[in-house]
Amino acid sequence: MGEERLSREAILTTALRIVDDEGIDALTMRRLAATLEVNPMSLYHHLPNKAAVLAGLAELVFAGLELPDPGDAVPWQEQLKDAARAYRNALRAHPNLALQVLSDTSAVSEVVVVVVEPFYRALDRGGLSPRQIFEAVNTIIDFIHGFALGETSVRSETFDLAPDLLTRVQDLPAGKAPTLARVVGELGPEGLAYDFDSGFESGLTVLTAGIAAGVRRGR
Amino acid sequence: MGEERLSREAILTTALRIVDDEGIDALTMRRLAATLEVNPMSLYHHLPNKAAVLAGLAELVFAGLELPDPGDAVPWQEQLKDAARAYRNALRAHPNLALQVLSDTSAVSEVVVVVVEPFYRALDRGGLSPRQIFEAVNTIIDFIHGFALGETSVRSETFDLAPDLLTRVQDLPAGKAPTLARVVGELGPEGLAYDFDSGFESGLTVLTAGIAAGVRRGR
DNA sequence: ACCTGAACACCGTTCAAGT
DNA sequence: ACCTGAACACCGTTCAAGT
Repeated sequence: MGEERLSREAILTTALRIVDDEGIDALTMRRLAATLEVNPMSLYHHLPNKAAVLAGLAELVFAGLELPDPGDAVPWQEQLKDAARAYRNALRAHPNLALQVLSDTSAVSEVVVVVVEPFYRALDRGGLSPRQIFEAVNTIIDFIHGFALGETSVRSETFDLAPDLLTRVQDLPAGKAPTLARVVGELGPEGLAYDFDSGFESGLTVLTAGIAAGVRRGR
Repeated sequence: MGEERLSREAILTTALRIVDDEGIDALTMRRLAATLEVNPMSLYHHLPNKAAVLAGLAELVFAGLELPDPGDAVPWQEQLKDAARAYRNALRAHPNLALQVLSDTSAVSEVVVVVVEPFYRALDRGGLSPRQIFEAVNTIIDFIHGFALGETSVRSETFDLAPDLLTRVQDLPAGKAPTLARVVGELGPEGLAYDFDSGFESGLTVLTAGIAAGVRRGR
C-alpha cells in the first residue's frame, strides 16, 4: 500500500480508472489521493492542479491511437473512412472522458496534429488540393466530434431513444413539425431503431461522396 | 431591489446573464442567489436543483430559434443550408453555454424534435426516402454539433490558431506526419488563416453534395 | 526533493423553523 | 406558499512545517 513512489504516471492511471468506473464527477483531488493512499497535497508535487490532471487524461486517451499506413492498395475513400473509424474508436474507448477531451481546446489541438495525418494522407492520395484537403479534414473531424458527443452522452441506452422519439413526435401540437411527424411515422418504430455503428458509416458515406464530388467538379 | 417576487423565469434570466458575462464556472447557486439579492435556499422553491437551472438555460438557448418556411422558391439544398445556419447561430449566440447545451442529453433531445423540422422539410422536398432523410439529418446535426464545439471552445482567438498550427507541425519529429507537414507548408500562413464562417460553409457544401450524390445514385 | 496537517474560501443541498 | 439561517458534507488550493 503506497510503498511505491508517487509519480505523474501513477496518478494519471488511477485517475483514468476512477473516471472510467465512476464518471468524471467522481474525480476529485481528494478522492484521487485517497485511492492512492496518499495525502491530497502530495498530488501537487507531480501535477500543478486539477486542470493538469484532466489534460493528462486527455493525452492518455489518444496515446493508444495508432494507424498503419495501408499503402496504395486500398482506395483513398476507404483509407479516409479507416482514419475516421480509428479516431472515433479512440474517443469512445473512454466514454466518461470524451466530453472532457472534446472540450479541452489545448488537449484537442495538441493531439489533433498527430491524429490528423492519416486523413491528410488519404485525401492527398485522392488528388485533392492542399486547400481542399484542409477544409475536408476539418469537416470530417467536426462530424466525428459531434458524433462522438452524441454517442458518449447517451450512457448505454443505445436503442431506447427510438420509442422516445416516436412518442415525443406524436405528442407534438399538430402542425408543429409536420414533415418530421410524417417521415418518422413512415419509418415506424423498427425503422427508428438507431444503431450508432451504421449511423456513423452512413455519415462517412455522405462525407466521402461529398468530398469526391468536390474533386470531380474541380472546385 | 428584490421587491419583485422571485420566479423561475427571473432566476433563469439572471443565470443566463452570469454565464454570458463570466462563464459557466461563475454560475453557482450561491452566486446566483446573491445576484438576485435573495437567500440561496429560495432558489430551491422554483427549481429543484442546479441541474434544473442548467437544463432551463439550455431551453432558453433554443427558445429564440425560429425558421420561416421559405417555400418552394428556393432549392432544397439552400433550404437545408439555411436550417443548418440557423441552428449554428443559435448555438453560438451563447458560447459559454454551448458545451452545456451540447452535452445535456435531455436538453438536446427535448429541443431537437422542434429544431429538426426545417431539415426534414428541406430533404423531403429533395425527394429523399424517409430512411435517407433520417440518416442525412443525423449526419448534418452531428457536423453542426462538432463544429459548434470547436467554434465555441476557442474563446475569441479566432485566427491565432493558424500560426500555432504551422509552428507545431514544423516542430514535429521529421517523418511523424509527412503529408500534414507538406500540405500545411504548401498552404502557408495565409492559407491557414482559418475563418469559422467559411469553414462552416465549406462543410455544408460537402454535406449537401454528398447527400445529393446519394439521392442521384438512388441509394 | 518529496510529503504532510491545518487552514481558507468556497461549493450544493437538507432540514427545521419562521412568516 | 414562500423564504430563511444554520448546518452538513464536501470541494481545490495555499502555506508553513516536517523528513
